[in-house]
Formats: sequence, structure tokens, C-alpha cells
Amino acid sequence: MQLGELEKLVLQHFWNVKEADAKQVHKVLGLARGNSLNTIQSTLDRLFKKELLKRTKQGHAYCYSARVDREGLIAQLISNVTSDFVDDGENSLIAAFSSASAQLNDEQLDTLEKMIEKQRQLRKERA
Amino acid sequence: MQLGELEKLVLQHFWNVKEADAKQVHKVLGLARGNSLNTIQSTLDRLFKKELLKRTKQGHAYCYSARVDREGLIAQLISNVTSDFVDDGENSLIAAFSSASAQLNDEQLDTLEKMIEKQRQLRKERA
DNA sequence: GAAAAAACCGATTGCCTATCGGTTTTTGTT
DNA sequence: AACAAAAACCGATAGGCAATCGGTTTTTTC
Repeated sequence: MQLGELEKLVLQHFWNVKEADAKQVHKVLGLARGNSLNTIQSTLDRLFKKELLKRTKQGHAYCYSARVDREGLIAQLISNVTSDFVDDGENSLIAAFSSASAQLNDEQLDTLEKMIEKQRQLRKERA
Repeated sequence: MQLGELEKLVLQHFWNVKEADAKQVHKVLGLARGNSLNTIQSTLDRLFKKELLKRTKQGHAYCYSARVDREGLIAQLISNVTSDFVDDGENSLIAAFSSASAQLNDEQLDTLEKMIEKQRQLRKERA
């Protein structure tokens, strides 16, 4: 799946704003870029069809919100873009990690390992 | 950077074959898909311009070979596709790892950690 | 120097994002 | 119910990129 500039901006907007209708998004993003309300609406619709946004009819207008969080989208994008180069079996994200780790230097490997620990910690706290 | 189906096939070919000219690639990949030699040539040229293949004039014809290995390409693709969503600072690959790790379950975190160890081991052996 | 091989050029198709204008549908108000 | 305003929907255009070739020019090789 291919994301354009405006689509990316809109997604990021919804990681800050929880929910908004086309008009509101237009006010925040569209005006600055000189987009018409229609352009924003189309983009919201495209993102909805891509299942990256959800929406509910809020009386008058669709109220959109993120369907995936930033981490989820990143993971999905990585899987998409790497799946053809990776013998999956189960998880192309893991496989991609594995492959890409060859590109990291020692210091970066350390960093990565620390992040794994941090993840584990987070989960313990939530348990 | 955007890769099409044929481009991916060609890249994978060069991870097996070290080097080949258009004719040879066509014989192996093109005929099976019903592509003309020209189509293969164009694709090779596009990949060359994208700096994913290198080539040298081998007397008569260009002889192509991979400029990036599989791991390098995967890393590059991950960086490309995630860089807009990640506060880089230095390495968008690391940042992407970090973000995407939130999507892994405990078992997958273990797997990932083991891979880091394996990487380290590999490097020790090479040192 | 002529035939064959390879490279190069330019055009077409197909897919996708961006962008809107205009029309239809929905809603909210008298 | 009737109307005006708001929102959704439809369809069209433009631009970018992969895929695909035909045809022409340039190199090679006898």
C-alpha cells in the first residue's frame, strides 16, 4: 500500500487529535496547504478505504479517527515493503528485523537490545 | 523509492547470480513471463539508475550485478517507508525498529533478542 | 563496410495520489 | 412539508512511476 504526502500528514494529525471531521481537518491541514475541503474529504475517504482511519456518522458528518497507531502503521509498512524479500513462514516483521540487523553497527545493536528490554519492562508494568 | 514486481524479481535474481547481462536475465526471467528483451533492458536500466544494480561494459554488453545485498535493500526500504513517521535524529532504521517492537509479542521479542546475539557472534568470528 | 548485437529513445498503458467541480442526499429549521 | 445549508458522493483531470515495446542509433565483430 502506497501513501502520499497528504495522506501521511492526515494520519499524523489523527495521532494527535483523536477524532475530527473533514471540516476540522481542513481547517488545520488543508488551509495551510491551500487544499479545498473536497481534497481533504477525498483523502479521508481513501484512508478509510485503506482501513487506516475509521469513521462514524456523527449526526451530521463523518467523524474520523485513527484505526492504527503510529507503531502499528510502521510495523505494517515494514511488513508490506519487505515481505517479497523475506521468507516469511510466520512473521515478516521479525524476518525483516533480522535481515536489517546486519546493517547496524555494534553500538546500534546495543541500542536495539536496550529497547527490547524497555519493551519488556513496559509490559511487566502493564501486567 | 518504489519497486515494481519485475524489479523485485530481477534484484532477487542478482542475489543468486552475481552478474549477468540483459540477454541472460531475459533467458532466465523474461521468457518465463513472456517479456521482451527490451522490457528486461529497461528494468535493468531503471534499477541501475536507482543505484540498486551496478554495471560495467563487458566488451559488448553491459554486465550487471547487485549493488546492494538483500539485507542492505531491506534496511533501505524500511528507512524509506518509515522516515516520515519517525523522529530520526540519526538513524531511522533504529527508530523504526523501536516503534515496531511494540507490535511484537513476548515470544517474538525473545526471537529478536536471539538474533541480536547471533549478529554479535557473527561479528566476533569475523574480527 | 555490412550484418548482428546492444544501447538508447520515445510512446503507451495501467495504477495510484492529489485535486476539485458539480450533483445528490441528509439535516436542521421554520 | 418546504427550503436552505451542510455533507457526502460521483466523476474527471493531472502527475508520477512501473511495465512494456517498437524502432532507431551506436557498437562490435567478421
